[in-house]
Parts: sequence; C-alpha cells; structure tokens
Amino acid sequence: MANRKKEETYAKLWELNPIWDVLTAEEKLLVSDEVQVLRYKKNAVIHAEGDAATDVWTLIEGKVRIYKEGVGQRAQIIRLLKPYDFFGFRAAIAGDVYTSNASAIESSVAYKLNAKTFIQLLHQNHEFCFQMMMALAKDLAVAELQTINLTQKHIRGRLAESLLTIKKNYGLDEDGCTLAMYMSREDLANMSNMTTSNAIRTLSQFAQEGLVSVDGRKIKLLNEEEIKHISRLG
Amino acid sequence: MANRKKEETYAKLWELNPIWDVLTAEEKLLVSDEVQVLRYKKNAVIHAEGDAATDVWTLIEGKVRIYKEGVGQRAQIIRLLKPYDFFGFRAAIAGDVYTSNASAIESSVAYKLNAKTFIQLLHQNHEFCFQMMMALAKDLAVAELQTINLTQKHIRGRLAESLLTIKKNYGLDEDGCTLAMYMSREDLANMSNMTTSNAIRTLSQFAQEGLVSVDGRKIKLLNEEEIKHISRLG
DNA sequence: TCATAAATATGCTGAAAAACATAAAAACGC
DNA sequence: GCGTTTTTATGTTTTTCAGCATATTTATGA
Repeated sequence: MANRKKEETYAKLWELNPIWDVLTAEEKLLVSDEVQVLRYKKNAVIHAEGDAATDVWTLIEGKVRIYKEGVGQRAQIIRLLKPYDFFGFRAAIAGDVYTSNASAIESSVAYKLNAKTFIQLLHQNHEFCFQMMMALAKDLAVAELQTINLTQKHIRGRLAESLLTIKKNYGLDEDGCTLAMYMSREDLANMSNMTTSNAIRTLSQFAQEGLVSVDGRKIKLLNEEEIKHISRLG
Repeated sequence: MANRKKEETYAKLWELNPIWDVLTAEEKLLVSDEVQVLRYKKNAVIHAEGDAATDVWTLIEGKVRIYKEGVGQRAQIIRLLKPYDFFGFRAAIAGDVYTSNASAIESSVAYKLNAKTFIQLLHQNHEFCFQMMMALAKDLAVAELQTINLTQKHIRGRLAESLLTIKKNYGLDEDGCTLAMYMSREDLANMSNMTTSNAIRTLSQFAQEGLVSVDGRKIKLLNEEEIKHISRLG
C-alpha cells in the first residue's frame, strides 16, 4: 500500500474510457468502491492462460502484451495494449478461464475490477452490455483478419504488417517517423509469427533497402508506402 | 414462391435455437412477421466479404462454410455451420460490412432476418443482448485459438485438427466412426491452411498409417487417440 | 451414353523459413 | 567498472511446404 498511489490520484475509469461512461451514478459509485490500482513491473504476468477469470483490467500507464502460448511454448502476441485499453473481459463474459496471457512490456499501472461486479453491471445496465457486445464484435473481426495475415503472408509481409500495426496502435514520436514503441526483436517476432532470428534478419533487410532505419529498438519508418505495399502483397 | 416452403412448414426460430427464446411474445410475433425462408443451391453465395450487413441468418437445413479470401484469392474457412446455427450477426452488430463470405456446401435452407430488426431486438431486449454478447465472447476464443492452430502446427497437425473439428461439429454416422460430413479435399485444405495437393497427400498418408480409412469423401477415424496426439504435438 | 469437366492421386523441384551455430554488442547486476 | 547475461547480428544447414506437371478416377451435363 505504501508505494501504491491511491485510486484518487488517477482519473476515474469513465474519464479514461468512454465505455464506462454509460454507467449510472450509482453504478459508478460501486465501481469506484471496488476498483483497485495495481502496479506491474516489467515482464510481470497480469493474468495467465487457464486461470479462472476473476478480474478485468483497464490499463492506466505503460504497455501490455496479450499473448497465447502454443506448440513448444512458442508465444503468439494477439494484441498490444496502451493506456485506457480494457482487457480480460472476454473470459469474464464467457464465464471461462483466461484463454491468453497478459504481461507488462514495461512497468505499468492498471485498474483491476473483480469479474463478479463487472458481470453484475452487464446484467443491470443494458447500454453497458450493448457497448461490450459491440467491442467484442469488433475484436472478433480483428482476430479473424489476423488469422489470414499470419497464415497467408510471407515473412516480409508479416513483419511489414506488424510495423504498421504498431504505428496504428502507439503512433509516432515527435519526429513524425519513429515508432513510439521500442519493442524487442523477440516481441516483434512473436507478433509476426516468425523466429527471433528471422525478425532480426528481415528488419535488417528492410533497413538495407531503405524502408526503415534502425537504431537499437528505435525504428523509423522511412518509406511507409512501400511498407504498406509489402504488407498487402503478402 | 411456388417451390419455396412457407415459413410455417419449418419450426419457429426459437424452437430451433434457444438464443431466440428469450424474446417476448410480442417480439416473437415481430420476428415471425419479418423472417423469410430462403433456399440456396450448392455453392451459392449467401453473403460476401465487403457487402453491407443487411441481414442475419439461421441455417435450417444443409451445411454452410464461412470463409475469408486472402492473398491471391486463397480461401481460409473460418467456421462450418450446421442446422440451427446463427450467422451474419457479427457484422450486423458492429455496424460493419461482412468481413467474411458465406456459401452453401450443399443445398441449404435458412431463415433470413433483416439486420435492422435484429439490432432493434438487441436494443429493446436486454437478455437477448446478453446472450449475443456471450456468443461473441465464445466465438472470439475460438478465433484466437484457431490462429495458433493454423500458424504453429505443421501440416499433419493441422489436418488432424480439422478432422477432429469436423467430428465435433457434425458428429459421426451410425457406424460410429465415419465423419458425418463428406467434404471435398479442397474444402479440407481451405480449413487447414494448406494446398489441395497437400490435403490429398497428407490424408493418404494418414490412411497408409491406419489412422483413417478413406472411401472417396467418406472418412473413417480409425485411431482417434493418435489423431489427437498428432493434432496436439503440432 | 459419351464427351467434358472436375476432383483425386502422386512425383519432382525449388523457395521459404526454421533450426542451429557462433560472434559481437548492449544491458544489467553487483 | 567489470563480469555476466541478454539481445542483436549473421552465416550455414535442414526441413517443410508450395508450385508445377501429369495421370487417373469420378462426377456432370447435353
């Protein structure tokens, strides 16, 4: 408790993500009462595949990866989260265990709400339920598209796709071309369904071709049109 | 109209799929009034990727494939439908275009309901909305698992997986081992993310190894334990 | 019923990507 | 500041699978 900021020092949930704003004053009070602020160190696991879904989270600070482990512990990153993203709700809604892992890419802070309260809100607030349904419908489209991207595109196409996804999700630094997310080659590989060696090799190739420039983990997009082209072509 | 059975000759929607049973008497009347019975010939397209989502369907008779087309028109089957399955709702809910194609594997019959009415029902019936949200949450877990299966497993693992999926979805014939779905090698390939040649070849190998026996499109599972093992191992 | 098309079967070749190996550079802990 | 670990880089080998070619069998339609 000592080195945890109290909830009051962060904005309220409904100020961070509009999905919570459909709650009534009374429901917001309940959430305020129940929600906890948690801090996660770099690489700390927030929830693990197979655990009963007891909580849902909203990321406040930091970056989080959602990933599944498949054949031989090989990880596949499903989604990257940025502040105010909401996660863990799929399992809570389905009354399932978590079917993916969440871990902090960098040291992060999140609101944690217990799943029971979340489900109660879904039951009693129609608009909240409707919003959540829409969010799932959109996530499903993304997941299905992801399957095609990862299975049908070649290595270069998959890496190009990942670079564009990172840009879309986290944006660029002030210089207007450096990805505002410094990710390890291993994470890049786990996003793009390839080995770490191949992520390193292919990124080097992109750099040699002048598509990007690389300085450690800082990646500048130099020729976005061509990167898009490689991503489309597969 | 002449060779279309009228709706009355089929069971009501809520008798076919419990998801519709949460509707009020009045809402059921509305649905009865709006719903249309449509017949689709083998390989007829029911909805296509990119079309505005104007309708949702419930399959009454037959079998339907849901698939996406990726790089170079290569098809990936996302889901196989059996009677009473509900489809097209993801796009309707997200207010999106359809992000996949639906076509009849064999000649099929379906109830079609316009998306406007469907959305109206979601807005006015909280329980219906809740059910739909749960359905989406479950579909999302399946889609994410599918990504891992298709990207990380080798050809044999993917084909084994598909055989088990078909069994789970359509069951077995009276003999207790023949898959109750006679699918072309091409469809099998499009399910399993491989070329038709490789689906044919790999299925032949399975037959040589005594895992299955093949008679045209009839596939008998002879050693399900080993098939499961191959599917798990990748 | 026969001609034609479609589906299945099988072999061969080459491209793509994983696996493995090794080294250099960077980050980290003490 | 220095040793240790982790990450990045790059070369080599091997495996997997797509692509192509060619029969053969099975379905389809006039």
